[in-house]
Amino acid sequence: MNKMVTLADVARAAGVSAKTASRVINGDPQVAPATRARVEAAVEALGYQVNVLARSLRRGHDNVVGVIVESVRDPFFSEVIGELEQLITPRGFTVMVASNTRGSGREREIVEGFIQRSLVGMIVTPQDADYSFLRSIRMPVVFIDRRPRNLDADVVLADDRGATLEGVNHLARYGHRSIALISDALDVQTVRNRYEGYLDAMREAGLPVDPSMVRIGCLDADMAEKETVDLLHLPQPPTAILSTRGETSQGVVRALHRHDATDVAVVSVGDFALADSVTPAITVLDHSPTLIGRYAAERLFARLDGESGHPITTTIPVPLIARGSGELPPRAAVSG
Amino acid sequence: MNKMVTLADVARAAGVSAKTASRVINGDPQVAPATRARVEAAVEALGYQVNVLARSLRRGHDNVVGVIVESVRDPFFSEVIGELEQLITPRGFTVMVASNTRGSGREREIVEGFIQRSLVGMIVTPQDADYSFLRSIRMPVVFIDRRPRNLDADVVLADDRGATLEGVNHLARYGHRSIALISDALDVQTVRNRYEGYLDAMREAGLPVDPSMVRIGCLDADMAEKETVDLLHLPQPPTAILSTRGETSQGVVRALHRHDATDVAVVSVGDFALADSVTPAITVLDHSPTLIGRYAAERLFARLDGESGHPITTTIPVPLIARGSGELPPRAAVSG
DNA sequence: GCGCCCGATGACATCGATGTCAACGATTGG
DNA sequence: CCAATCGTTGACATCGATGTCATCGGGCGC
Repeated sequence: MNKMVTLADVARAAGVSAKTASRVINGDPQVAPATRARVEAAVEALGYQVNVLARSLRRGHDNVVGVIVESVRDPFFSEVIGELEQLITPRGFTVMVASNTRGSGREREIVEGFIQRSLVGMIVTPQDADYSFLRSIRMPVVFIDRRPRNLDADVVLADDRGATLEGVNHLARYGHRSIALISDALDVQTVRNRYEGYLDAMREAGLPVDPSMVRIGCLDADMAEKETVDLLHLPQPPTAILSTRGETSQGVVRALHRHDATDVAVVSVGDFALADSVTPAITVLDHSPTLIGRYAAERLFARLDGESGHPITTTIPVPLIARGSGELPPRAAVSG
Repeated sequence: MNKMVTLADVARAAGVSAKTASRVINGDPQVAPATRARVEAAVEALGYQVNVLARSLRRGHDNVVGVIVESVRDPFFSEVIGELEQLITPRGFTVMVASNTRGSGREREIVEGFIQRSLVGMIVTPQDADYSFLRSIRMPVVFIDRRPRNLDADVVLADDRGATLEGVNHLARYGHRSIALISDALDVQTVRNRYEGYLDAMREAGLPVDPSMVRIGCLDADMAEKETVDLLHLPQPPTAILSTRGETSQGVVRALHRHDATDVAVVSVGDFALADSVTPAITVLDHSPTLIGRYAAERLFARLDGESGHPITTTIPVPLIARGSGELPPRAAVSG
């Protein structure tokens, strides 16, 4: 019954042209006070609401920022989104989200879907897709967490290799020689870098890399839990575990608690809820989602404000926060 | 340089009218195979991308579902969003999110902003705003977690009062008489209901409600932690704590661990990460975000598919999951 | 052989807001 | 007293895709 009220309706009610009504809506100062008041009264009376679609079509762009993450459910990414939203909203933009689930194969489809919406900009967590199709795009796009394949663009990254490197060093410093790795699947670049950091650090520390100690492919907490249990059942279990993601670390912690093996040292790349409340509290390499969001927004705004130079890579620090679990002595030392 | 390629460009390149090109894009069967092929070739050659804004303007609605939650960062809500996205995307809709931060006063503004975008539907976590302005809206709106003020609409709720009621009963069954409440602020209806459940259950169990045991207004984990510490320092500390939200429960747990008071029984309304891994594991009343998301999507789809009856309230169950912390005997019994 | 119907296609209007440009009355400077 | 200027305002075209309706050629039934 209440058909959409258009600007033309408002104009008619106020006895002016649509253009003038438009001026009032947009706060154009070039309108006589009396006219303005009449239009405003009409807007109020009719309950007029702008049609953003029409406006955006005319303007050529929609005041929306697209955010593509691996999974909205992952607390890491939901924190990124939260930070982005907090910074983006005050600029008058809305956030559109999409999860690019691992291996869905819909990566390009999702990105193109966003492009078709004439967004003002995008923040993307790339997976393995070929991004060369974005070569000549005009819309600013900032990549986070990983580099896009075949595209030179703004990226905000953590020092992944350095993180695991420091993790191993830290554990080695406390006497550990048998350090297991619980890792995500290697098809993600970030994961590969962390894996390399682990290998390099082990080599540099002169520690042997036992293949049975390296558990690749733990996609979630449950899989990490299973692998950890498996590690504990080895004839020679590891004395320390380095987990490369907050989510997998939760699985590791759960396994250790259920099997009374909390004397195994743990270092997690990525903080997570209650990491500081379990016993012992978990030592983490703080791969901060907040910082990633903040810097990504900064890059995006710079481009929106007209910055035009070469693509920039922002690398965020990954400080180690010692809480106890990473400073445990090796088990053998305890029993010996 | 690469100006936007329009349907007219494609049509020109294929030697047909814009309308025919449009038909091909939309899979209209009324197109001769040869013509279709020519148009598809032109689309490919020019790298044409539909302009969704124009399409949506013409169609009168945009294939986007708006989701408004209290905070994207809250794992509870990010799980809701994740579930919604998973169900909504296969229908060809995209998700637009907004956080309606407590007390921001921007509630109506956010909702109206979404309305102006001609969305196909909305899922809203209402706060205290007066929602009567949505009386005559045509777009389907489903409210979650709380009822909107002054509006009769589809709502998906948990049995909040029943949850805390059961929580208190559970603790009382294990012998607790001094049960503290760590609660969010009472300006949220959900919270009020949980508060009432606590009061009613205490009364029914014949337990006195000591005002110093009731801590209202814990907005986040930190505040809950502080209040918990304060409770522990009372001359007569509680032997059990009922926390009304996953997030506040994390603060409670942290406080108990830091103050070696893990013999205080805990029941949390709302599950949270690692609740099952701390020692003792936390007994929860599983206020499931996944279910809320699922039922909300179901409601929305029903309305989109033309269902037109009276507003429906869906109440989801809040089962108790005993994990240990809620089954501890009262401290006094231990020491006495 | 004539008229009807159907598949295929296009011309044109339309969705609602806004950019462009011109018009108009009033004021001001010379 | 005329022209230049300024503040207001509106007519019209436009953004890009699509709904409506008409057209056109040909196959088919009688």
